[in-house]
Amino acid sequence: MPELSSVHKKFILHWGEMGTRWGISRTVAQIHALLYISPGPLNAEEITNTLSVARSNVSISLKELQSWGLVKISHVIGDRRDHFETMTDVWEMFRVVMDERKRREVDPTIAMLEECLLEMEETSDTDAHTRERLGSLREFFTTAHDWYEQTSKLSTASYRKLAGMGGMVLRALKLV
Amino acid sequence: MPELSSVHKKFILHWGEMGTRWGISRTVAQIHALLYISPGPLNAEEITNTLSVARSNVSISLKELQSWGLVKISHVIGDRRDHFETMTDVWEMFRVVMDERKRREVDPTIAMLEECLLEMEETSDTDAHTRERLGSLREFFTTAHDWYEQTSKLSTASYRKLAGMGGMVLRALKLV
DNA sequence: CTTATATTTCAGAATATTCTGAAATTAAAG
DNA sequence: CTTTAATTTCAGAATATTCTGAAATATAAG
Repeated sequence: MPELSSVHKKFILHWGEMGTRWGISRTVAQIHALLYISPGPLNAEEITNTLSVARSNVSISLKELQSWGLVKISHVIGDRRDHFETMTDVWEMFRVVMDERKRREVDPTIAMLEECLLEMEETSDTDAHTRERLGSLREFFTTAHDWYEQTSKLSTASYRKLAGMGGMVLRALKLV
Repeated sequence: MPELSSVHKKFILHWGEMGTRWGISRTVAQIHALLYISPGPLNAEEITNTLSVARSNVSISLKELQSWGLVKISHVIGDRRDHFETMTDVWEMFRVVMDERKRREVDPTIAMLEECLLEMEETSDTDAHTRERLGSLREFFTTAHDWYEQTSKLSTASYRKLAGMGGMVLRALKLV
């Protein structure tokens, strides 16, 4: 990736903006986009030059991407610098992001709801309305959680198959 | 909601924090949480007092929630003030958020990818690698889009049924 | 061990976002 | 039409986040 084409730029800038809308910093998302379209692993300096951001920003952002499981370090023979790459299978990429968001946000939310419901039991809280609302939310989250447990383990091939059958499955199950 | 119990507070604060992680302002998410557990519609002043934020902040946040389709204005006889309420069906709530995010983020991303691919065709770009990567992303997004079109229209009852059958469906389809 | 290269850390600057308070606007009641 | 209540707007303040640049640390080569 010595020089970015206009298409490369368009893609990287768009991905960066999307990141900010989902609570991910612009640079983190841009680096991810760059690695995704790069034909091979890149070192930190190449990323710095290509995106025109500070070296330190790249360092921290790469750590962030690694903590998400989206980026791995690789090495090139005869070069002691770290190189970085991301997966190319988009379904896998999506799954990794979902797993991490589940771990960081959904699981703690279920835990919070359970704490709330437990506290209401223990204090013999008479507020049936609140109990009902928090219970519904918990039911939704745990159902989604279970469903995700089942489907997230599918291979890319199975996912494609299932997605392609969409409507048919629903009709077969008499849900439509 | 004259006074918030400790459970109410815990829930509202947590929901507010989750909002910030998904690109939604804390106050917007907190108001949503408050309306969700409120036994009836609330007016702006009640929200202001309960959450201790500026009246103007409440006004703007309520507009934001309405733009998402999550909050509707309602009226109470003998009171000229606007009152606000949110849906109580969690699956419906989730669907509304997904619809809006699709419209705001997924659709523009698909459009961007198509523009990129078109531009590459038109300029006879020889970069097969980039073409392949952007193509994979588009395929993923359009498949997800189609799948969502099918399933998002399900009623709450059907969704429950489908979710409950999770593993069985997959086994029947020989995907596991 | 010394030197050169690579990487990380972190305080503060730059930027972006959210929130407030006062003023302006809108709309119902009298 | 006038008064009063309700709501919105918006400039600037407060806050939070992201980013930079310089210094510190780590690691490999010689």
